[in-house]
Amino acid sequence: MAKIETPRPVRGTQDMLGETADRFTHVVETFERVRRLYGFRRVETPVIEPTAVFARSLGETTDVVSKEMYSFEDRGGDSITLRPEFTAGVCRAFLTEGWQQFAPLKLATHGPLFRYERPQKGRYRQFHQIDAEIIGAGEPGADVELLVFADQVLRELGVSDGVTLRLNTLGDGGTRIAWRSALIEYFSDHRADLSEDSQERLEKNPLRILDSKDPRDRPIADAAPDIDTYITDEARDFFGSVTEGLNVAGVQWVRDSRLVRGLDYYRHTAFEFVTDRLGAQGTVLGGGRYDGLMESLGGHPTPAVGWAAGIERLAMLIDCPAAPSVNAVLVPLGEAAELAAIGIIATLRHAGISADLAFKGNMKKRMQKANDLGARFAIIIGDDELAKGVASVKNLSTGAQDEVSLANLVSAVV
RNA sequence: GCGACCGUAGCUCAGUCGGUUAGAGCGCCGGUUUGUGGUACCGGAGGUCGCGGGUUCGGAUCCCGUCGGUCGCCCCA
Repeated sequence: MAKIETPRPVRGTQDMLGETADRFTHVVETFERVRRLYGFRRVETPVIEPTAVFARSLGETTDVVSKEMYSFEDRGGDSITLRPEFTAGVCRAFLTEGWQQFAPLKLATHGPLFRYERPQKGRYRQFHQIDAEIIGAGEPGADVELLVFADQVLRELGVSDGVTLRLNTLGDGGTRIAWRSALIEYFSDHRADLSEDSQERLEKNPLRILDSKDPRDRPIADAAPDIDTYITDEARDFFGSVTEGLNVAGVQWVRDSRLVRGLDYYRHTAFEFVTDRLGAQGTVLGGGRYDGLMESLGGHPTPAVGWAAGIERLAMLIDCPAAPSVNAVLVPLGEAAELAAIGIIATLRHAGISADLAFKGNMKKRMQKANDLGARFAIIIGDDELAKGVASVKNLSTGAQDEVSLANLVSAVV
């Protein structure tokens, strides 16, 4: 008989167990806790969307749309795409579910996203993000609220020390157009001195030359026209209000006038929380204002701001969370005790006490199991204990052991 | 799409100027101790050396190809 080959996991996906999974969970639980503090409502949207949701909103020419989407035709012939980001899907839901009636809306979500890319450190084909959006609020206070929230999430995760908030404004629509054409003109004059990559960027995405890593581009990019020259008074005031709010809230930030975001829909505030501890993937959390996005999905003009952060990247930065443990592990000895243990463990769990059962091997094995599970107490039940209606409760950190009547068991192992 | 490095036990890795039967630590199973974990000691199981071809008396080791992984470029969380 031919040997059956075990199928391999899909490239760029991960299976998590133990510390990796604990880290991941800790990030999600911290996010969930903090978003409640800020009154962000949990929202769930589909992992799959019509391809048009992303093709229209992200900008047809961005790499994400042109070559990184997981798209397929379903049995009905419709083009479906696994979401490569949250924002577009959340906006689609805002429009199709009539959530305008709840605006302004503070929303939070998290889950898997998919991008067809070469995997490397902190980059996966299936990756996960936490995400926050404020939809229907055009005031700079919304940007502040969102950024203070982001700052507290990072703070509570204990990663804020090595992480810097870099902040910029892309101005309003008019600003962006004027600045963009000034940049194109400037870079075209220096075309011959630019790297090959940046000469290509000049055609497709000139703003991206600003944050090029190529040393040949740096002097040219650093001397490029500044957005501040083209920014309208309104946009400047808007940015001023945002930074003022951050200062009052005690959020540290630095201006980075070279920071641009990859996706076309950003206006006004753009920001990234950046670290140098993740190799080539420095951005830990990024986002900005996307006032034009709703219209590109056929909705009324609706101002909105949002951010997203890679859970895997955060999980790599945080200190190792404490290993999970249980209050008590039952160690039954003999058939009668094993049956009785089923009832006892049910009572403990109903009382809110985490408990597990060591059901295999001799007593040594079972005690070992209790130890491996990180139990605070081992509850030993043999024929002697059963006859007396008690259990031997051993404190596994001190080694002390006492007989406790079954009726008092719950309070003995809290 | 491009480039570099790496594939040896369940895991982390040693072994490679080509040469008996491929090793260690951890983990797993059993024992010292048939009602007592964490530390210790003894024993055991577990390997197509990623796969295919080539050179050679002889390949885990050298060469070519291929698949997989990692990191970087592009792009991006």
